[in-house]
Amino acid sequence: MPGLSAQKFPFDGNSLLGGLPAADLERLLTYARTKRYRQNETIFLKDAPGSSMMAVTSGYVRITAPSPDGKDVTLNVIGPGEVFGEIALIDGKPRTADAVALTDCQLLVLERRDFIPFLRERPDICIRLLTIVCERLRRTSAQVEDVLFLDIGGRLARTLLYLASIHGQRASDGVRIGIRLSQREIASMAGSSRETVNRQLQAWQREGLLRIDDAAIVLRDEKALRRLADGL
Amino acid sequence: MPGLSAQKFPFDGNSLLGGLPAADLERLLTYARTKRYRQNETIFLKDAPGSSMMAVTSGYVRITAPSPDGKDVTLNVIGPGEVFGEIALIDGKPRTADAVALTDCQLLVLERRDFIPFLRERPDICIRLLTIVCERLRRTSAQVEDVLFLDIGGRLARTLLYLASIHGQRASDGVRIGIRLSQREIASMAGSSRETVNRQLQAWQREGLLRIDDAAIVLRDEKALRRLADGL
DNA sequence: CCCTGCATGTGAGCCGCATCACAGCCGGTT
DNA sequence: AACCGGCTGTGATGCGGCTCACATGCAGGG
Repeated sequence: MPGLSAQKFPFDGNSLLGGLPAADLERLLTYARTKRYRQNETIFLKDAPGSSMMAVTSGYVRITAPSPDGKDVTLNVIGPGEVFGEIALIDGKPRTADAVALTDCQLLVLERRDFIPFLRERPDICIRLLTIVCERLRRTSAQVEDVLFLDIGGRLARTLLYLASIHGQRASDGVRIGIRLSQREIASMAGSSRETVNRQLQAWQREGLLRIDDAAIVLRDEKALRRLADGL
Repeated sequence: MPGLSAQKFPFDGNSLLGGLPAADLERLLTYARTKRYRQNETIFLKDAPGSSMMAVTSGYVRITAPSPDGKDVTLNVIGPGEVFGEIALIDGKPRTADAVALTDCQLLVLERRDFIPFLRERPDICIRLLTIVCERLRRTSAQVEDVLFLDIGGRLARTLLYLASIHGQRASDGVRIGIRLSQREIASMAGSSRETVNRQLQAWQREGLLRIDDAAIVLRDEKALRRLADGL
């Protein structure tokens, strides 16, 4: 399979496929298809049957939950080196959320029928997959707590810190959030409304906690934000 | 190990340990300790280091998340045949929630150092554990959606239907919820306040959707509750 | 038996935040 | 140009549900 070599993918030691012996990785890639999506293109929808897992090789994917009345909440943003859709791959049931390309992106698609046999003979990979799913579970549990215990201020602070932790770039006066997100999208991540997010951001800007710089947010006082994220 | 035989435990085909060849189960039980807890006794606390997983052989366990200001939310109720604490067993990190005995109960405790080697040589068990963790993840994701999309009416309806689905007993005029829970505990499951839950239950009783019968709830109109649980 | 504690039932008030409703801006289209 | 759709920024309004406050009833303990 020309062009698919282990070195070309951004899979580091923490990811499912990273740190694998090159031979194994090559073998897995033999089964994988690559697929490209344009910004805002739908990758899959909740409740659809699905038996594949995706690994992001470039770009970003938004995982969202649709609400009965048309709005939706962003549960996660998946970047290069990470996988998503692993639940349906493992248990073969319908997808639990929508996946939409946040930017143009390229994915590696692994099918259940190829992957499960691979798992059967490679318990170490299986255990690694277990730890990845556990990590997800930790994050999702934390989200339940966030929504129940924090006001939107706290949730927004968490969202910003999370975004900074995965896409932070050092700036002159703080950490700049690397991906371009509209306030509507940020609100959808924090589980709030666009207007409320806007007001909160403005207030924090006035207080000097952050700076809104041409549609990118620069966190200037991470300490204070962290306090807010912990419920004061 | 006297007294520990496979037949004595209520592990059916869906649970981790159910459906195992008796020889495997016997071997696992060789490593396991059994432990008893009294009602309201703490089994473990969030953030504590923990490397064991528990399987419930009798009684019920409440999994709760503590809030910064002393309240807490009940994330799950674990009954006979089910396991909990598997996250820390798998990844070795601190516990993600508190576990408290809801009733007197008896647990089987499996240690990481015993279980991981077992997993390494038994990929089928490993895959089964994967599906269990996935099931948890599905439920937890659904909880995030519930909290974000549903009002307390909807959440309470869901809580009642969930309780009925795991502990329902047919009654003359509907399904009776089998475990005794105070309204405060129900509120903690629905992520609401005791007062609000009380008012909602009263209203539904007036409308004939359910009946409160000596501290047990009988669902009389599941269809209507299901509609409410789906956001009307 | 009274007292203390905990569960239930209900009213009143208050506040966070979603919603509605605009206004100004920018970038792309025709 | 004029136009449209998306984004941002802000005020006004309304309501769900949390909190407080208090009454009642039941169980256990001295």
